[in-house]
Amino acid sequence: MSKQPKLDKLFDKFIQGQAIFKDRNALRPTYVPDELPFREEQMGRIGSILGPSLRGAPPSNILCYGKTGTGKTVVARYVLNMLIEKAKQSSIRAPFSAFVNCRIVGTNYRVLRKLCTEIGAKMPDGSEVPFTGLPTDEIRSMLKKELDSEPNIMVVVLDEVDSLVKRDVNQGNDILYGLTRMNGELERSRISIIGISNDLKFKEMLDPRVLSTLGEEEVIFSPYNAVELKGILKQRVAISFNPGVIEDDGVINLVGALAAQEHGDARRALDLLRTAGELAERNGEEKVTQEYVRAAQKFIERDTIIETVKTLPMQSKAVLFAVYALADSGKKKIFTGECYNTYVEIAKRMSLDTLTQRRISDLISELDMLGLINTTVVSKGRYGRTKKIRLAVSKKQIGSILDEDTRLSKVARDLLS
DNA sequence: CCTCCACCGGAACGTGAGGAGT
DNA sequence: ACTCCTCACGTTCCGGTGGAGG
Repeated sequence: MSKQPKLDKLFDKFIQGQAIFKDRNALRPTYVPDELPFREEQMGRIGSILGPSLRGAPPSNILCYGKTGTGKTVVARYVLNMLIEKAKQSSIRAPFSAFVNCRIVGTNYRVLRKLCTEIGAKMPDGSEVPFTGLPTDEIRSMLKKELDSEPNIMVVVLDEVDSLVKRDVNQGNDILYGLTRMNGELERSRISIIGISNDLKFKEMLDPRVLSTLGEEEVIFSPYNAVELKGILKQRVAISFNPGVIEDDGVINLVGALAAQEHGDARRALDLLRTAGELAERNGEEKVTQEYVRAAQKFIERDTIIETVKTLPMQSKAVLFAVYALADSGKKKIFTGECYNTYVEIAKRMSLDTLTQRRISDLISELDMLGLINTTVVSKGRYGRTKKIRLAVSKKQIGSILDEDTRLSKVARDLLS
């Protein structure tokens, strides 16, 4: 048994408890810490807007803007939690609150249903609101009735509202319009909305009627800079890791620097830190070193590549495979024409429909946008104008991923030999 | 300087699947 | 059960174009 000292040691660690992590949940995106550094301004703004609800006055609607990982969601959660707690402490009637992620809860009905369950609205016969089956109007009036049974204030946080409008401009606007208009139909109660958007151009897509009510107040979340990221990381490290696991500032600085490159995305930084910790843990280490941070970055990168390739439609996979096959055969410069010919060959062997070159041209552009390949339009003079294509990720990676697809790997064996 | 290749990329249209409304 | 819409995915058609070679 002593032949495996490393494994032995590793299991010991588990017996003793967590070697690396004290509380790894503190690094997850849903975690709301006790303090939110560098967002005092935004918290203050939102707090002062929501404040009147403690006196029973309806707060204005708010729109929060900012890129991913700038703390919009946490701040909203945090302020709302505080507000409700404060109300309870002072034995004031606490406002209702609902937190809706619009990317997941994407239809009018589902949003309304979520609000109903949040305030405990029931069907006339006392049963829960069903997942489906009711006319949207009915669930809407149920919500109104329940809400209006007493003078209530309800704060609705619509996280990632932009996805609502992006998915369906009309329907998205309808949902928002329906919610904002509801105030006019309520006798005693009021709804106020906090919209959270990653997309700064979101406003342009909104119906002006919706925008005028929804965007009464705006709060901007700027990206964290490297110094701020470092502060956040320090705070979370203290909660999530055991003392001494991350001893020097080098690790934190590196994580901060890497994340700052990604437009100051704090979520990314915490993710990186957690992955680094997990990798170290798996290796039975006691400390997280900079090497683990680098490894974690590669790991995450690889992970997202695998994910995107896996979820690609078959036709796109075939195109990507064509590029890969050409690159693998030692070609330095790949042009659309060759790529298309190879694609046709692959599609035939896989008994896929063979799409036109026009369509493939679009698929190539899509792969470019996903970052799997790079393309540039070049002119070869006499020999026409075309796109020069090359793989944006290592051949090895793509190869091993595509091999996992049984349909492709068969073709690959024939074609590449 | 002009030509003309080999493709780019916009526009309009066809089709089938899936939802909403009635 | 029915129609009507919308959407994603493709196709057809076509005007546009940077620059090597004449």
